[in-house]
Amino acid sequence: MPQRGRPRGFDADEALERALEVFWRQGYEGASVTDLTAAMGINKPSLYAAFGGKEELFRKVVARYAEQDMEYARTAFAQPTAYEVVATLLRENVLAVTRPDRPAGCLSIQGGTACSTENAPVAGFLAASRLAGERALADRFVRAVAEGDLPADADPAALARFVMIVTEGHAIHAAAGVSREDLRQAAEIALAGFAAASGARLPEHATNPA
Amino acid sequence: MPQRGRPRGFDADEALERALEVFWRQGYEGASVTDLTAAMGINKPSLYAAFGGKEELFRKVVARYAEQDMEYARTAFAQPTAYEVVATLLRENVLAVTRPDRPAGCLSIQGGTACSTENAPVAGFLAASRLAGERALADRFVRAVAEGDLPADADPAALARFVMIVTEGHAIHAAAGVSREDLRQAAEIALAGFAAASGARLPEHATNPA
DNA sequence: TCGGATCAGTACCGATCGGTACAGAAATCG
DNA sequence: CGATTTCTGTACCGATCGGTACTGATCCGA
Repeated sequence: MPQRGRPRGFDADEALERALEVFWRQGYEGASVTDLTAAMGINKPSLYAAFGGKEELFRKVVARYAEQDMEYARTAFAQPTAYEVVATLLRENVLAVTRPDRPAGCLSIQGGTACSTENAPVAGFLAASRLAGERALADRFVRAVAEGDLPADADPAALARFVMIVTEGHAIHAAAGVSREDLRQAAEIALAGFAAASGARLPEHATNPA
Repeated sequence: MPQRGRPRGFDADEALERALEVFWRQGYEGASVTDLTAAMGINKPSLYAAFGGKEELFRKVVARYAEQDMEYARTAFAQPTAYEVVATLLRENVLAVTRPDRPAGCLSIQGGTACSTENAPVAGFLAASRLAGERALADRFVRAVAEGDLPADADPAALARFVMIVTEGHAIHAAAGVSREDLRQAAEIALAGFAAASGARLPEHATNPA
């Protein structure tokens, strides 16, 4: 169905992708509208017309990131045991924060942790996004307890928090240039901690990395 | 010994302290010179005269933070065993990132992880500062291996990296408002992971938190 | 008491910020 | 083919950025 008026001269989906990478690499405050429009291949008025503005663009970008780049988390949640959920999550996280075709680290952290008072809503929004992921993981552990996969005295919230803490540290390290292999080793140590602390049932082939 | 010329009308040490908190709360890019001078109680030309400029001020502030707020790390390193080093480090880190009289989190992370290309040296400087701390911890573990406190096949660098990853995650969580008690639980899980992965000799009173 | 040294405060600098106005271009509809 | 709609590009907006010039204030030394 043809739409009236001049057609856009750019692919909004592709432009959003380029914007995502700028925010990921430079953070919300470090990315200027000039940086964004240069990467997106459009002019400022087009950014405003198509995406609403800098902050709205950022929120769209974070939604896209959650939907696409965090797909591995949903895959991990589907594993049959808590141990395998965490093993998959941590290992895939290490891959995700060190992709050669993506900025290093994690947008939901580098997007903004400390901001000016004007931009505090942006940092708050990212923190809420991370917390949502943590709650989803805690919920998965609640189910593991209900299924007898984790012992009754396991603390789903604390375990989920620990796993998220490790993924955040992965992102900080990756953004600082630490290699995938170095992070992989740390992930295995974290998995050992999860196993020890949670009383999780281990798969038969699980090994102690140390 | 009296100095010639008009005496400064402010305490440079106290002003540096105030600047430290602004950078810690808002990050290097989120903190404007106006924010800084307002908190320091001085005018712009005084900031330039006394501290050199925004970036020089930041570097001074980070040095001060490493010397004073990271004192607990040096205390932890002096513990007799690797296990106690890590136990002290993680527990004190939880206290440090949730102090009621300080911003939440850690300046060496919130100061800047992702920046504009102009400010990349600032993020690099912080990353180097964190890496220095990690190397110091790895060196302590090398000594633990040499003393027989850690087994010969323990990997000091990987273990140090894991511990630093956890402290970074602590800072991100704390900055997002997570409570000291919640972080304490996660720290104990991390400690369990360290114990499991490192083959460290445990103190007699060590307990499994789960 | 005056000169010299150093500091504080006000005004100002050029550059860039996030954002918008407006004219012209490119499309569809009747 | 003209009207309408939608988009692009250029120029521009007020505000704030990091930083400096300059004048007057406040000290010490001779």
